[in-house]
Amino acid sequence: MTRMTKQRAAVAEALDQQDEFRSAQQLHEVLRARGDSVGLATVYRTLQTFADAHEVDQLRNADGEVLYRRCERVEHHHHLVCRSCRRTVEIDGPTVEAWADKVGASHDFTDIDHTIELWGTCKNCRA
Amino acid sequence: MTRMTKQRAAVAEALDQQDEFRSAQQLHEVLRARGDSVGLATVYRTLQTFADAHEVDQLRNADGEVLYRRCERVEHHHHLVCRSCRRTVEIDGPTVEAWADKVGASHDFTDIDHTIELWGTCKNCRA
DNA sequence: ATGCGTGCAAACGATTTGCAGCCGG
DNA sequence: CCGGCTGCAAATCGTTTGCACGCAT
Repeated sequence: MTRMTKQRAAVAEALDQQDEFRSAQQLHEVLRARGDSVGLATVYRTLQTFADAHEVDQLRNADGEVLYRRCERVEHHHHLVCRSCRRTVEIDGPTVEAWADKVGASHDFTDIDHTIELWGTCKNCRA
Repeated sequence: MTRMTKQRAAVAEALDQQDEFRSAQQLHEVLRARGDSVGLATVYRTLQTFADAHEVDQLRNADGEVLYRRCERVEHHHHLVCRSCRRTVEIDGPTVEAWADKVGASHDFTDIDHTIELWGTCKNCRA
């Protein structure tokens, strides 16, 4: 029931070309620059669709903007992102996962979900 | 240089009466209900001021809204929040802290900061 | 006195949505 | 053919900001 349209293919491709997390607006700009003019609303809708299908990871930066990125690993993981250039390292944290679940259970909370992201300044962006 | 005004006192008091994380708009409503009519903009400005002074904790819910809460512990900690009623448990995670720093360092990232919040459904909110 | 703090309304900026037309299956 | 997909513009909505006035120090 999910149709493959020219726009979706373009968004997927633009996404693949990015190494860092990008906002919907940035991707829209990338598409425009490439000549694939896709409506901004469509970019938003498409990214949301991809996210729902777990095809892209999403997170919010300090300003509250939602950023998207197609990650290498499909399994659950976290990110270490450079505050400045957004260079990203995929991190897995089985230890943290276990900790989160244990904490949740010990307080009688169920359906535990966690938001764990690390922000820092990468080597290149250091003065 | 920080002046104590009627409005700030009111916001601080309203904040103290809350057990759960609240948005600026919710606090504004609480103030109005109490009779302390404070401008919404002032509520926003005041909360930001408090947050900058580390007098209140802030986090974003899944919708991206910023929520505020005056926590018990002053030291760095995290939260386990009920998705439904926002009941909150303060959590400290020295283990997680160490993990975060180690991960950051191992990838040559400095000034590591982390976003670690747990969301779940508390006992009362379970069907 | 002085200038930080406040209220109000306008401005913002990211994201969403209504609707008419398009096109993929 | 037909309903999902798209574009565009208008609408949302949380939050910020400009400005003139008031009050805490």
